[in-house]
Amino acid sequence: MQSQNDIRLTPQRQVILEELAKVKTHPTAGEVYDMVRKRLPRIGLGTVYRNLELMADSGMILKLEVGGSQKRFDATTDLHYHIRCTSCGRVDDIELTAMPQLDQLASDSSDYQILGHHIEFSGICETCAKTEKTQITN
Amino acid sequence: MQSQNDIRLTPQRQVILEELAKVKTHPTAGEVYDMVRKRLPRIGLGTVYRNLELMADSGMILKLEVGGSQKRFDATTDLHYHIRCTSCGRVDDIELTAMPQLDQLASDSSDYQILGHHIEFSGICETCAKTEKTQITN
DNA sequence: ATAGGAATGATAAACATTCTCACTCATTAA
DNA sequence: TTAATGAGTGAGAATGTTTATCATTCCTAT
Repeated sequence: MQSQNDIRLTPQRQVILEELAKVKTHPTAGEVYDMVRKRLPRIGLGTVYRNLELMADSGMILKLEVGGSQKRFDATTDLHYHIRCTSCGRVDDIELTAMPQLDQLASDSSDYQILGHHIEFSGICETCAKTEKTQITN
Repeated sequence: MQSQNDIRLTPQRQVILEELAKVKTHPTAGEVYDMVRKRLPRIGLGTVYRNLELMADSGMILKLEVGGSQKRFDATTDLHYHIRCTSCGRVDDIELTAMPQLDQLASDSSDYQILGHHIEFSGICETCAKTEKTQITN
């Protein structure tokens, strides 16, 4: 985990960054790969994984370790919270005032050296709510 | 996701439940498998996965979809929060008053149908803190 | 221009999890 | 008690995601 933004901005990295910044969703590495491949058809999946990881370590982007089987990435790095649809897995931002003071509380009651926190809500997104109504009647 | 506790308590399920209740850690499916196998050497890994999932769905246990690559399981089902060591992946409970009212706030500001929330702190556990000191000097 | 290191793309490997399916076990109805 | 039925299991295959390997290519600084 490096803390300086000292990584070289290769064409691949630049495109990954640009594509990630374009969307307000929180794409998985595979989804980023698909987005990037439209501009760089010969890029390797490994390059996408490697660079997303690298950029997250250097603080340029945020790696969301949310529930579900895949990690997701976010171009917005300031403290904010998320909600995940338990049905389709999509992740959205949630409008909720950040509570950085939680870290202090945690620090007081734990032997861990606190690095941060994340609040993840779970629920059913609008799309799935509609779909599920149909499914239940099947 | 079924809400009734109507699953049959087979020997396998009973042992899984007992072993899970024994520990205060939050073992992964593989760790539960190792624990259970000492008492039921012929149990299959699939059976452990299947039943952990089933018991989580029926509300008997809690499935923790925390960061990291593996799901973890918890015999304590009431609302409480966790802290995960980013170095070794271990997960501990954290003493912090539950905030069920967050669900209402989230509900007000989101189109999702809220099911719940989880707060996950990240940090370095005591053990790793000591080890890292050594590692850094290497 | 050239050496040396960093980055890439292709592929293999690793890892966690889910699926499949034949077989076994429990339960119920005859 | 036995036969039928369905649920549960164990073994292994399959899947999906992520990481590792490695030869090649690209930068960068002499």
